[in-house]
Amino acid sequence: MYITNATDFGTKTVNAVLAISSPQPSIGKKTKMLKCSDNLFHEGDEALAVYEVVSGVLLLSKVFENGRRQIIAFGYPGDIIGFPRNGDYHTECDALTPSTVTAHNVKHLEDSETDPFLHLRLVRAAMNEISAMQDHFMMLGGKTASEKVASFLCLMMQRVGKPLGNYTQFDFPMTRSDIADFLSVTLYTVSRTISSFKAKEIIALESAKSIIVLNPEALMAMAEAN
Amino acid sequence: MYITNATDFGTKTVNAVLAISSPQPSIGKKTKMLKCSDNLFHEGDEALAVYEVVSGVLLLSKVFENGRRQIIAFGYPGDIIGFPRNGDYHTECDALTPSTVTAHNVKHLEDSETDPFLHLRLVRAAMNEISAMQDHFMMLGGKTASEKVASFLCLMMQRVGKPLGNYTQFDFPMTRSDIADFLSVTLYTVSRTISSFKAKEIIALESAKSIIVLNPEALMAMAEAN
DNA sequence: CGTAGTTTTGAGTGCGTTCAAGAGATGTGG
DNA sequence: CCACATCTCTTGAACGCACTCAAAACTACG
Repeated sequence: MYITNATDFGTKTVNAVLAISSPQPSIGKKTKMLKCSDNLFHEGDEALAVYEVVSGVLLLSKVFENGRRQIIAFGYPGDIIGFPRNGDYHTECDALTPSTVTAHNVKHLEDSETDPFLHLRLVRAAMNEISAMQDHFMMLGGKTASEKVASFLCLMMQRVGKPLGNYTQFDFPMTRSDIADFLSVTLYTVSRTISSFKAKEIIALESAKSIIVLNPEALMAMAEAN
Repeated sequence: MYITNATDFGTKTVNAVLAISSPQPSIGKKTKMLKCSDNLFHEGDEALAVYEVVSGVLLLSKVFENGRRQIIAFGYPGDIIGFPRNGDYHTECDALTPSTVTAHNVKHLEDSETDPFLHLRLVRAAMNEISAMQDHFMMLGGKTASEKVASFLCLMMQRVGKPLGNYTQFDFPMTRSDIADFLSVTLYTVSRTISSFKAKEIIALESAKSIIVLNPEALMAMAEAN
């Protein structure tokens, strides 16, 4: 069961053998490895596969004619990405870090015969996707810049935060510009807001992309409406 | 195959018989009728059915603790609404006009055995929903108020516009406040922007909720990035 | 060590918000 | 059918937040 992907821009492709870290281990799954900033698919490409993120972080975006960019979502391990519309992908998808993804033939989205369990997983993933996007709306809509950035940091804290003494620490691969395009503010506003959180000792910065949350309650309060 | 809905606030329920206007005619489907401003389901309610809009217009929204409201989508005939998360609805759903909806048991979302064709339709509707929400992101993100309102009017024109001489005319049931909460601007800004379009003779108002598009090209140009 | 990219910070501007008031539409009861 | 109450829509004036432009500090990489 091999998938020939027409948009394989030199990304290395291997056959995974019972990867222990894979959320759904299976022999003979087609796995793709991407280097930093490699493209997985473009908007308008024929959708031959939906992808399950195994490792790394991917970025889903739409780009305007005038160059403006809206980031739709970040793909973390366990996420399913690349749901098609009328047989085509409707976003760009690029690797933010070196990443590994599993390709599932799109037929499993509609066909439950071949692999009922995979089909069910994909359908449930679609439901989760809808739900996650609705949450994203709450982050974009009717919020001040501070509330947006706080919401984003809360989200990251929940997803990838690790305990560090009494605090929570996490790294993230996206630039200020990526965060800005996700939240629909400018990168300047993101930078300023993070600086103000630091000044208020709500967070501390190990580096630009490594944060320690000193006061989670204050951060969640800043995020306000959830 | 009857569905008992725990959140039936006195809305009239009938058994539809081979409705010709129904996108997917079938005998014995459970149909619900809603009066203006009736609630179909609340956020957090157990999701027993997904609904197919047959007639009327519904409003899907999320409400913050502080009273702010984000409108997620408007449900027009043909739309499938009420996709669950973990078995619960994750938005409010209210009727903007007297409406009719068909209730499909949620089991059909995951189960393809009982009614493979319905299952397929629901899965495809979920894909469309994801796609539509991504378009909504484009409307919210990185746009000026004028671009947002123009985008909204373009969307309505495409969905429900009717030819009127050389122009296109359409009515819409939502208030300025609804449009505002959909686009994440204030109702004042919506009103001002519509007035400015009228002043530029891009549109004409038959009434507050009935618009004639005089210059579609200009309107689409205002909407800019698509 | 030099170059390119990212992040931070400052200063000034403008767009959308808030507050306020009036005009228009809709519905109800006398 | 009209008077009144309520809701929606429009418009004005002033404020403030986030944007734009600009420059400096920091980081990463060859």
